[in-house]
Amino acid sequence: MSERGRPRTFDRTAALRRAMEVFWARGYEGASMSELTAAMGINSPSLYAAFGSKEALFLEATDFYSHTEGADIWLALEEAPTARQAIEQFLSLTARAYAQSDRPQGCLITLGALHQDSSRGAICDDLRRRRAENHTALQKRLERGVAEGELPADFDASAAATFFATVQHGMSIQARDGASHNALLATVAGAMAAWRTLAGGSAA
Amino acid sequence: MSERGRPRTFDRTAALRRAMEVFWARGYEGASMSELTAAMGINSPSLYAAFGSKEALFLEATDFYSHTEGADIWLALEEAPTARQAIEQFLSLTARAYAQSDRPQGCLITLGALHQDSSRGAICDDLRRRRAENHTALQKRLERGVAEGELPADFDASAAATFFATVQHGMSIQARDGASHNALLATVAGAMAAWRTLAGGSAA
DNA sequence: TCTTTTCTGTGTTGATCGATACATAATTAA
DNA sequence: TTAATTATGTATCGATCAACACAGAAAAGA
Repeated sequence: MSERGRPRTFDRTAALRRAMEVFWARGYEGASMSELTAAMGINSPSLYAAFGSKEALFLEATDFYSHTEGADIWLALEEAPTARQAIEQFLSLTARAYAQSDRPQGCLITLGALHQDSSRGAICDDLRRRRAENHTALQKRLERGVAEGELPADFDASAAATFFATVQHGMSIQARDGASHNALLATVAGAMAAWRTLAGGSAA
Repeated sequence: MSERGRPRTFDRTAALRRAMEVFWARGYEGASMSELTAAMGINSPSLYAAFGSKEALFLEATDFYSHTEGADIWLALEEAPTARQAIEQFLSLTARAYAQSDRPQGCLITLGALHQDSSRGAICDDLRRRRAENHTALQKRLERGVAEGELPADFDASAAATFFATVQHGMSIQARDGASHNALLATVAGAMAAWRTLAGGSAA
């Protein structure tokens, strides 16, 4: 218990959540420190004392995002009984999450920092790493489907994971354009329409 | 011929192309005026005299992009003999264009300005309008397939257009993550795997 | 109580943002 | 030649950026 000194007067986790929402709506470079401090309800020295820098705050915010907003989607992927249901749940939950009107549309990991820059290299690299982890999770789940006999032995789990991950990325932009939940489900239906062909045998 | 006054010493179209490349790589807000003027080989007063403002320059650059980089993809969509070939060409040409190593990866229209802001409303709206036009072009081509008997009468051209447009959007992010041409073609194959199911009858 | 430690609010830092003022150069029209 | 017009280069504008100096306030340990 290192409770020496004057105690913090704000809730660090609540402030982090506010920061996450600002980054989510504006992106890394679009979120100014003044907007962040205003949303977090603190002054900038408090922010720097608690989080270090804008970059460190963003990295912590994306981690928080992964453990809160993104958790159920990836949990469903693991827990669904079949690979097909896993992908369908994964995409359906994505559609629901991306269209919620009480928060920014689309995904922070996908949209947070797309444009590389000498001063933003670490940010881009971190998000890219998280997206790569997502691809790996999809691939592993599909490979489990092969191992369990649900999918044929020559099923290309990596290519299929790439496809479904790309669909999810596209849904972020679709959601940013104001797509409704139903419109996103149309994309999910399209992606799942590929399942029969992909799972049927060797890829065309 | 209004050739009064001192003539311009730089090629306006060449400078516009350079500006397009900077916006393409950095996004609207990530492209600074100093980077733009450096790439265009002119000083900032010349830029403002020739293009008006950063915002006007961006709008002109995206229009230039549509008429150059994006032209062949949408031309192929119209000219392919069947709707299926049209979509396949559309996606395959997208895969080729997005992975070219001698220019920024992905699409300027898709990635140029995703985060709304009070000061960037016109930019976002313009790109959103262009993306909506793309969706319309896909839908029209699919509806032609219905009219020509290639696709069933109950084919949902709007939903299918949404799906294929979303896949293309996702490919922009995939390309930004460094995906190879072959990796993008895996996504194309996935999307085309949905064709048989979508074209087969009523959507599931 | 007194020292140490940590947090908070005010005010400000140098750098960079997008955008111009101004004087000069280069061209056409008269 | 002269006046009118437009482009160029230098040097900056006020605003905003991320980040911090500093003094006072609030807690713990002695």
